[in-house]
Amino acid sequence: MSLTRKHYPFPEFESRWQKYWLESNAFRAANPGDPDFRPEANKYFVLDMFPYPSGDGLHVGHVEGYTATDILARYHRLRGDNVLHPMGWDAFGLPAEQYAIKTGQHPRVTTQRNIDNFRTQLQSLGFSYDWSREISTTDPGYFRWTQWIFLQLYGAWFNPATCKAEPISTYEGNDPDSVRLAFVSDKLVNWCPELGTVLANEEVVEGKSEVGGFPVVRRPMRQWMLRITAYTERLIADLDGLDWPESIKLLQRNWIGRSEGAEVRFGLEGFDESITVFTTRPDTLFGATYLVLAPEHPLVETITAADQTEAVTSYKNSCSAKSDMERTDLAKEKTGVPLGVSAINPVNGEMIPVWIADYVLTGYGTGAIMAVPAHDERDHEFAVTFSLPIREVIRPDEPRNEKNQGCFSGEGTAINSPTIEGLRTPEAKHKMIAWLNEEGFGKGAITYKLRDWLFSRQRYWGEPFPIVWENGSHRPLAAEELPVEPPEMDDFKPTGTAEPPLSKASEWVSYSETARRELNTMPQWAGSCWYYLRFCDPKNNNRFIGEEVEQYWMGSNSRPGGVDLYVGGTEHAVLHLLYARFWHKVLFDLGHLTTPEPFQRLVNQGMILGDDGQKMSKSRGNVVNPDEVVAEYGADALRLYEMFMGPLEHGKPWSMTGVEGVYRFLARVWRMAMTENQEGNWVLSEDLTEQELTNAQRRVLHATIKKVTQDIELLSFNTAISQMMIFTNEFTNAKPRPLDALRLFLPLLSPFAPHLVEEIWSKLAVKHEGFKGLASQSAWPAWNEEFLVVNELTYAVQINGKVRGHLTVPTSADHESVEKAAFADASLAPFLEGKEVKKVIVVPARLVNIVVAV
RNA sequence: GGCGGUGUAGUCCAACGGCAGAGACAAGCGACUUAAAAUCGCUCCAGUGUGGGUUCGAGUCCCACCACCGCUACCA
Repeated sequence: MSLTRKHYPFPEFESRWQKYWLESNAFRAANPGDPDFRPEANKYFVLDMFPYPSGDGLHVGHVEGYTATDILARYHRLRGDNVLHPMGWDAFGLPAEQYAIKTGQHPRVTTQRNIDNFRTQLQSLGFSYDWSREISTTDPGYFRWTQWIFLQLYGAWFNPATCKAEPISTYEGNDPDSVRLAFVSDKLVNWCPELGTVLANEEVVEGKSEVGGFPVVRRPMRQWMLRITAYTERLIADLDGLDWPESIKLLQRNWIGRSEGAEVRFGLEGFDESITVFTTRPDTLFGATYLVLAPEHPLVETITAADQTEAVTSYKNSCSAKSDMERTDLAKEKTGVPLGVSAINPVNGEMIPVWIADYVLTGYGTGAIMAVPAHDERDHEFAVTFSLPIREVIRPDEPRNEKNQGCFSGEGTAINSPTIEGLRTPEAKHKMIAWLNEEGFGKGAITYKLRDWLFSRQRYWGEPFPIVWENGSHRPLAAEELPVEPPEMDDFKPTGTAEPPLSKASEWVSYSETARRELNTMPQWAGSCWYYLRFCDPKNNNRFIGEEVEQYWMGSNSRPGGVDLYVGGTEHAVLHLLYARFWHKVLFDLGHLTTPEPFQRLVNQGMILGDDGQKMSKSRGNVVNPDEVVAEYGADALRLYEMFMGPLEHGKPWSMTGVEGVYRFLARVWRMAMTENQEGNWVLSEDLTEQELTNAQRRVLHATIKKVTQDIELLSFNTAISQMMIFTNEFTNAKPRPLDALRLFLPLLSPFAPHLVEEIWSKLAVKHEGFKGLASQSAWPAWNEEFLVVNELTYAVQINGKVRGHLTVPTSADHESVEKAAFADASLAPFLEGKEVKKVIVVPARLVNIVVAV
């Protein structure tokens, strides 16, 4: 639609108010110790997932989440709370560096430009951030503390006795480097040749890099790791106390992937060594007909029979040459090679063959399994491929049918298993584990899918490690030496080898005559692991966060989480949220924080789709640019539309005509207060007067206050807006219009459409009482239940669940009189004639249901 | 394949287990206007993806299936 004339003059006032709010520090949050700090006020910390400032600029998806939190922030301010609502930039990372390499510009330059663009865009939407707290992860004053936190991890270990992190000084063993929470490992890592860097498991999607989609291969490299696996139990257990969507909790639990089972030791014929396998089904031990090792299993070298060496070596080579992607592609067909050696099943002394196969993963469990082809689908497939024996040891509860034919992996009753014959699966497991313990062949065990966090990258645009190497060993820099800034470099391209680009800055590399700096940098996740803490105290040069400030903003009477509300997309459900929880717990254990969890309440906004119902993408050409919507309809209309589209958590398609709808609503609100004079100027409406509201008006007004208040708390913005539309429909045509209605209504609308309300508020203030100061600093109104009461209620009268009539009774009528009135209703007589009444149900204020015999 | 979410008028979406409709979009009619736009008013439209079950009563709870979306993928 092209607008010859705007329905209300938003271009004239939106940017004016944005400027005014900014210059008057209208949304500044006071810290304890500040002169204007109000100790009696409740704190409310409402946080957005800060954006990666990409060159594409702000997306309508950002606007959705940011509007939701802005509504909450503004609402809580009107309720008198001390609201912390900050914004910053997650600005280190691969895309900036790749763009820099492509264009030949330094990433600092492009990053700064993108940040400036994002800030302008956010400010043009009227978000009430406290901009004095703006932070960027690339700022040395910020990453100094990211490095400091790394030193905390480096200087700590997880004490299994206390089940928490402690300073490494409390460790009494002789190899502290083997227990640090930040440690060096030479294990297999995900190496992406195209990006020239290693990646965390979480950054590898279907065998390809999450960024760019390039193939990833596994190779051994010396890397920094963080011991997140020490926290698996607490990361699972502490989810219980959080107000997070169950689906996100489940995602995290599944990602951590706790499995209870047993480790079982199989002896090897002709060797002193034995093979330990992990199984979740020790009750199927009698059904194990072969063992499988991961191709990379260290025992393979030792135990392979001479006549199999060639086949085994060639199989191993073919596996390591395959990228993860190829391994996944070939998943349909099982491959493997026998080692020519037999293992001894401890339960019955049976000799079973040992194989290697790439369907067994080296990083999970013990890297070895006992195969029970009758009761595991993968083992079954493998056994069929290689004609290995299949022996049933579980009888399903239901007879065999199409569904559980071939391979039954459920629970049932143990058969063909002398020591546990006839036992149900849970008891059978239990008894088998007890037996393994007694005989020394194994024990109960728990494993997790979660691996330690690969924490180093071969990139330029990231935080350098505060570590130097001397005589082949690492040592930390002193806290006073931070920040370690990356060197100025013109050529920061990947070297094409495993050598990081920082190796090219030879001066920077040499720390002293004998010491070299660590050349890797931290992954992008590092900066976002703790930014919510820095927002509390962004300029503190002595600590990553001041103690008193931390206790105030992150403290929470008896709840585990500090941040009151955290809103962002589901894409961070496992990675960012798990990493941040981990760091938080370490800092908590070390006494730096007061709560064990960072985020008390989490809400994931749904994805906004294009108007074709598809995901927005440049190639589909269905991307909506927020700047264009703001230009045409204004910031308030964009904000309101995104909140009106549907429930915050749901995905929903964009509709430009829908924007027009809310835009027209805002114009109606404008015209409640303003009218156009003959010269075509907007002036205050003469219809506004000081007068009592009618009962009906008062009822609508208070119903609106109630509904909007409750819906904001529930984040049900779409229904809150619909109630405000009802209010507007009621009052637009009222002549004269009572000013009291606007006094109470405008604050309700102000979190949603702050510019419009601020403008009307200031216009009204010129002539009328009760519109002092800024609308965004006024007070949230309260509703009065008394005004909601009506004199009469209409009941639906049902006979056997079918509506047969209606009944109007005084509100004060009790059950009995309602029931009586229903039977007195002549129009129901035909339905009741000669029938026996069996039951009468009266639902207060709703209906009467008369149940009669048929 | 596994897990999670969602299916309600032409469309987006509302409905503590209680009369399927709050709001909006689109469509149509009317008022205003020389006319149009804008504005205002009115009207139209579904029995809730399918099949069972629980209940006095089911869009809502339970079971099975179907469709779409998201996440995940040999984790023993």
